[in-house]
Amino acid sequence: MQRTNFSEMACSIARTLDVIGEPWSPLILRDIWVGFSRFEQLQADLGISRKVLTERLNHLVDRGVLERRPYDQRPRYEYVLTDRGRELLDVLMVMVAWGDKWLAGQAGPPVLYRHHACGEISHVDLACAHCGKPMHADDIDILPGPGAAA
Amino acid sequence: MQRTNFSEMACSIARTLDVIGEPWSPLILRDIWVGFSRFEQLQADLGISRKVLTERLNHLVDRGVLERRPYDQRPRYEYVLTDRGRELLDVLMVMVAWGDKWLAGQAGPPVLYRHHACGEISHVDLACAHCGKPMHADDIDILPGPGAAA
DNA sequence: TGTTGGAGTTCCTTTAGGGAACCCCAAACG
DNA sequence: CGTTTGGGGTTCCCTAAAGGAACTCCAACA
Repeated sequence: MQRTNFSEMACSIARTLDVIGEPWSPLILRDIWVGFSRFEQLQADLGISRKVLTERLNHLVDRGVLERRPYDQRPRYEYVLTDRGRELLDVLMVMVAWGDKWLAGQAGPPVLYRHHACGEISHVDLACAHCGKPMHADDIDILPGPGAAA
Repeated sequence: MQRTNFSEMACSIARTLDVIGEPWSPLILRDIWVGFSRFEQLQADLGISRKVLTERLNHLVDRGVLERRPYDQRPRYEYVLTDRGRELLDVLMVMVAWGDKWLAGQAGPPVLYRHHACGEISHVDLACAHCGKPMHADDIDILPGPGAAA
């Protein structure tokens, strides 16, 4: 194997990278999120090579993030997010928050999020799933878990 | 250019991928986060090619995510996270939450987070930076922002 | 019977990752 | 004062993966 296989590492970051770490994969998920669900649409919107798009879609389906399903009697297929896939969008939303803050420059963010609950233009922040208070890298201790390597 | 340049796209996901989207980059940040700061340490811990490690470190320094600084009179350097870099760890923490949930299997998560504020073993969740309520992909409308493409 | 459009394959070129060997430099050692 | 050691990289070769254009297949439709 030429490119290192991350899936065997005892690290959830590495394992997640095995799913969405290849070039284009997060952008494919973004496109499907916003409504581009068919091969031709994705190819045209992203400008990705058809060969690579095929590989990425197959990989995402294999990993259970996308489902390929027919939408016509003719051999036509669309790609839809599974539950796993929809939860992966969390990763993208945090990338958006970071990119908006540090890379958007003068022009400002390319897209805005309006939060249904409060109606405001906003962005995501990280909170503790247990107590709800802010939870960032400096707010935690890292401990070995049950699945730690030997 | 052979691999497509994501940095020019009007998309904060694509721009963030230009910074940390190459193979190994998130794992390098993880390692620096947990205390591996020197070239030899990173190379040994990750098992990454020295050539690629050099390229990645230079790229991350160029993008302002890491700072390379001497730690000795001898030509010895360590890599430390900048503010930008520390905020990128948010992305990694969300990847951990997803990987722990969907990929850890029987063995359970390789590492655990203990939240300082509440003292509990927990993980991150996404909240609205404005109102504090949960904020996931289905809880928002996406609107064009000032930096949208023409 | 021919054309169209979606959904891929195939094939070729170029680049980037893997890996081993090599290099430079400033202590520290004998 | 010549040699070893260790950190921090370069260089080089080989293979795999990205880009891109052309080609294929198939079921409607004209």
